[in-house]
Amino acid sequence: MLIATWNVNSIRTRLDQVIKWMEEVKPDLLCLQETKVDDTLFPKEAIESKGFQVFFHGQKAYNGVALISPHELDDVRMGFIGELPSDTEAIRLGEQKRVISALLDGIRVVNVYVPNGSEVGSPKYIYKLEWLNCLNRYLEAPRKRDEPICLLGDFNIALEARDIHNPKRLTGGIMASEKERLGLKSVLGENMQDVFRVFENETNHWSWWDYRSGAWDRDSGWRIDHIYLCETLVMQARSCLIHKSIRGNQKPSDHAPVSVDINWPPSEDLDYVDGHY
DNA sequence: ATGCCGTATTACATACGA
Repeated sequence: MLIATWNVNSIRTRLDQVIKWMEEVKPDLLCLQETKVDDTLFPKEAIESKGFQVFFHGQKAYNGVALISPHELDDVRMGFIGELPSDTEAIRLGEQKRVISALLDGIRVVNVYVPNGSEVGSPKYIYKLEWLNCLNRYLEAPRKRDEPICLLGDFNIALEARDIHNPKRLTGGIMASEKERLGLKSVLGENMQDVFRVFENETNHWSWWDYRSGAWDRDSGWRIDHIYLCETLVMQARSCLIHKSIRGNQKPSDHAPVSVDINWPPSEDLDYVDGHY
């Protein structure tokens, strides 16, 4: 089972690259962020004509998330109020289209685009912390249903120094502040693990390179696109890859795709090594 | 090194991203 995440920074601009990547890599599910288009204008037919299912939850100009799969997806849920009681907070934080989830072969895949946060202490930063708190509440529902959870997307947070090209300069700032990190850790709890770190301990693995300042040419990036797996799934993980070469495309997104290969449904023939099969 | 990039918008300059 191959599940992937990719912040495409506009689905309409990146449509050909997305279809090409689906056909070459053949993921069972691709989760997109920053589709940047209202649902009425989403390029649904172009994707369906290639033999894929597509579900989207978007808005004009900003944000927007989508799911693309060659398989049937079950129980697709859009936004926070797909899972949360429709209280004032869930409605307010659901105005920006940043969450979509579905069941894929029994796995609850939750695709998120965490707010950017602008600047530490700014109103957008407060919003980011509130949003993470709401995500935490949101995840209680699939947990209560005992669904194995795969939480993935663009988190706009680097949890550790090794996830930043220049930790001395950037730690404490936006995407690397204590409150953001605590907010995300609280969402993850004891059970969810960053599957990339199951297989790779070194720094210099990035998923986002700023368009500005020649960040790609200097390989100055951040690892802010993550795949978190519950204990049941992480035990079956075979590999987790950052598809770095995609950032070198003509007219690239500023993010590269990240994928995880999971032995799912689990087979019995794997050796248990180092905390995973 | 808060930006010189890229995307979107009742666009031809501005907001936003991270």
